[in-house]
This record gives sequence, structure tokens and C-alpha cells, in this order.
Amino acid sequence: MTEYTSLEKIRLAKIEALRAEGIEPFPHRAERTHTSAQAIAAFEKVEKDTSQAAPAEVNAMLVGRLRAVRQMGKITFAHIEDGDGRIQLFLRANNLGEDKLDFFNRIFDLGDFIQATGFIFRTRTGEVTLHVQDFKMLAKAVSPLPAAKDETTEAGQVIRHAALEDADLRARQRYADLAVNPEVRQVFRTRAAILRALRQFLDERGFLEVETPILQPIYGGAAARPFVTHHNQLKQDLYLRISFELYLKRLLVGNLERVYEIGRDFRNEGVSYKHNPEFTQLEFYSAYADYLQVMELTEQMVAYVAEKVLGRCKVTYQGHELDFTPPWQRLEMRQGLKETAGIDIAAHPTAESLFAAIQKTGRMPDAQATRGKLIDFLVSEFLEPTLIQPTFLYDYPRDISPLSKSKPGDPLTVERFEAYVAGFELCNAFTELNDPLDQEQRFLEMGRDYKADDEEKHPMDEDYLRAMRYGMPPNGGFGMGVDRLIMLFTDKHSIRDVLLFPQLRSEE
RNA sequence: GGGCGCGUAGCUCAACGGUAGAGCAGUGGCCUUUUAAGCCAUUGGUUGAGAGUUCGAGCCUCUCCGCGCUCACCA
Repeated sequence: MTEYTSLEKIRLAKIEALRAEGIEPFPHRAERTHTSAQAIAAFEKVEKDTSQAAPAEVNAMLVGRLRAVRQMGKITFAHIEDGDGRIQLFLRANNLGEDKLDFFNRIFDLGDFIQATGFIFRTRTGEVTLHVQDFKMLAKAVSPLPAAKDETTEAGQVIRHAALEDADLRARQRYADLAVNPEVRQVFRTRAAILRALRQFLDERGFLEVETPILQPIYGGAAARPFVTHHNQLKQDLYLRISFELYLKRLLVGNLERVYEIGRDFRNEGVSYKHNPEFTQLEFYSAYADYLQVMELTEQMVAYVAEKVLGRCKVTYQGHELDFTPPWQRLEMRQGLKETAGIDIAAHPTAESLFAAIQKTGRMPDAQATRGKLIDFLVSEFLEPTLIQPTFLYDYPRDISPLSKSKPGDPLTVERFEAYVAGFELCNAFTELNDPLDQEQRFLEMGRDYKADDEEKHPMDEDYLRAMRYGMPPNGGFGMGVDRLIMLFTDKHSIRDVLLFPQLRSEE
């Protein structure tokens, strides 16, 4: 049974009062002739038109949520907010009748949805306002919104008073956050625009958008722990995908030359300011391309999205001025580590030798780490923090890249790059391994096993190998955490701020 | 999981170990061009939960719960 606060009980009583007067507090239908912005624009257009002796009257029926009410005896001012913005309502006893004005003052609360009819005029202080001749309750708000009050200073600066700020509450009750913080709505409009621009860019270049299974019998394409579920009728465990990679590359075998997918990946790992258990991933694969071509496509794509969404290639992120204008800086991993860590990884072909070299720097890597993991450690310790401007870090160690093609003449290195921006990884791409024999060997090196009944071992994806054996064209592939791109373009430090409903511990 | 920090009215925040407060919201009243409207009055609290120290705990100690930041983990 819901427990109501004293504030809610007052509002519930108003619902009762409405019903007692034969008025439905939650009517089925609403009508509107203009949005708030349309009404203001229509009025301003008529106002500017000097061809008529007297400006034509602009009548409007508006809807929205009550966000401010100022009662002044025989008149009341209010503001409503709709999808387009805000507009002021003016209610006067002369025009409405005292009973009707009293009814408004008595029944309506902040947060209620209202439909108001009247004509548009400009108040003495110059605000375009609806002179209300009639109004109707559209939906009563039982609970008061976590109130935010705005103050517009003479400089035009908006100061929000008593805004909803508690980070947990804002994420948990995103509906309330959205209702009272307009800039949060803007973040999600930007998010939609970014997704639209990404699709547009890829569609224009002949990529086919596809959808592959979220429920997978064998997960792969990344190193992450999966979520496990179970299909009752098939009597089989299934995994929520951690990547789309292996399914998209099967499509290249099927002669679809350029494919992409935008969707959710699920990783059963720690939650942090840049990790959510489910997140939006973009992957594309392009037959006959290598990682250098994918690099060019990447910088073009991100710059395209920036231009489309923000109208510029320069972005301020957490105090950094980032410039996404191509070409981005290219940095060979070996060279970058020479410069920042003072270690030439090519001089250390074994984990033992590299481990000893790292120890001399005073850092303490995991003693069990493979050579690749040690290099990864060096990158995150020395290199990553220095990569603020968009940078392609390329040529990765082979043993941490089981799906990438080796670099000719360098068996320890693969043709792979990651783009770093503002110190974090934005995307990951490589010349894809298309040799089924090499691929099988790599899987075996990773500890994949043909005995699928062994709980500890990750089973071999035999179907993927079978697909490869039919022949996979040489191709370049790309994966990007879309949420991180959105963080960059909306200047948000936490992934939670760009997800409508981020993962949180359940209440109670 | 580790470290640091936070949790007080619907919202934003105060309160030296000594009577739990303010603004906004709410309620009642005045007010016919306001816009954080104003003025007068007023309601609202198991100070996250529990235990302890103390004459006395919002404050100190412990346990638990929740959250934030951060580190670790995350090819």
C-alpha cells in the first residue's frame, strides 16, 4: 500500500474535489493548436507585420505542465512547460470570472498538466503570454516534483534554485530529473542526434545496418565476463552478447561487403564512471579494407558526427579543448612507449625480460602477466594519460589481440589500433584475421577448448571457424563505445549521465 | 573488493557534544502586469537503521544500509 506524504494527501483531496464536481482529473483526450514555441513565433510574426492597422489576433490552445504559479489576488500568472519550452499564462478574474480563477488557484498545483485556451499578447514587462479564456485539467500530479526554481538575472544568466541535484535520485528517478532539468532532456536529444548521424554516415558509404543475436550460445569477440541466462524449452544456457564481432564477420563470409550494427552489449564487470553493464556499441566491418583505411574512416566519421550534431569539430571536454578535425595524430605503440615509459618493447620479446624492464621504472605489474598484458599495463600507466587530443595508437601485441591479423614480418605484433581521446579509449579496430587455421590456433592459445561440457573452459566457436573456412574476404573492423562518444560531445564525466536508466542497485 | 567522503523537512542547505533551523514548496490570509513576485501567519523531522560512550549525541565510537569520488578488475 502506497504511503502518502502530507503534501500528496492534499493533492489527493483535490482529485476527490474534482470528481465531486463532476470533473475528470485524468481525462482521455487533449487538444492543442500550437506548441509554446509555435505560439510565441506566431504572435511575433503578426506583431512585426505593420501592413494592417491593428495586428491580427493570435488565438491558441496550449498544453503543458505547470512549472510556476504567481497568485496576485484577482490575477494569476503561471508558466507552463511543453516539449518546446515555456510560455506564461495570464489569468484574470475580469475575463475568466472570479469563480473560475478561484477554481484554478484552489485545484491546480505545480506539476499538473493543463490545457489553456486564449489569445496571445505581450505583458507590460514584454513577455509573450497567453491570456487565458478557458482551461482544463489534463492530468493531476499527485506527488510534487522535486522543485527547481529558475531565476533569470539581468545578464540573462539562468540560476536554478533548489534544483534536483542528488546524483542517485536523479538517475533512479530519471523521469523527475528530466521533468525539472531541461538540460538533461537536451543531453538525450544530442544522444539521438549522434546515433542518427552515425547511421547516416555509414548508410551513405554503402554499409548495411543489420541485427544479430543478443542471446548467443557461445559468447566471444571481446574479453569480458558475460551474463548467463537459460532457455527453458531448448534446455540450454545462453549468454547475453559481449560483442557483435563474430556474427558480423560471418556476414562478410555471406558476401555482404559492408555491415554495421548499433546495439547493446552486456558485460558482467564492474560499474564505473565509464562502464555500465549494458552499453551501446557500434561495430562495422568493411571487406577489402585494412586498419589504415579504417583509421581514415574513423576520423572522418567522428568529425562528420561532430559537424552534424554540434556544428563544429572542436569540443570542450572537462576543460580540454579537443579538436576532431582529420587527420588525427598517429602514434605507433612502440614509439609512444619509448617516449613515455623509456622502454623499447621490441627489445623485450619475452614477458620475463619486459617484466624486469618495467620493474626498473618503479611500477609494479602483475607477475603472472603475459607480454601483451605487460605492454597493456605500460600503455595505461604511461601513455594513456598523455593522449588528450584524438590519437590513433597502433600496432598492438599479438597475444592480447586474438582476432587481429599479424603485422607482416613481425610475429609479436598485429595490425590493430585504438583511438584515445581525453585519456580514455574511444574505439578499437583492426585488420581482421581471416585465416581459419591461424584463427583456430589463436583460440587454442587463449585456452578455448573443444570440450564444451567443461565449465571452466570457454568453448571453441566451431561455427565461426566453419564460416571462415568458406572464405572470408580481407577486411577491416571497428568497434566503438557509443556512450563514450556521447560523453565527449555532451561534456559529461560519467556514463551514467548519458544513459537514461543506468544500472543501479535495486531499492530496498 | 580496497581507500576517502557523504546521508538532517518534498527540494536546496544550516546547526561548538547543550532547546533541530532557514529559503523554496505546502496551508490560511492580503494583493489586477508578475516572473526566485511581495507582505503577514502557519504546518511539516524516529537527523539512513541499530547499538555504545556521555548528565546530555545530528555531531564522538562500532555495526549495518544506501550513495558519491577513487583505486582495482574490465584483450
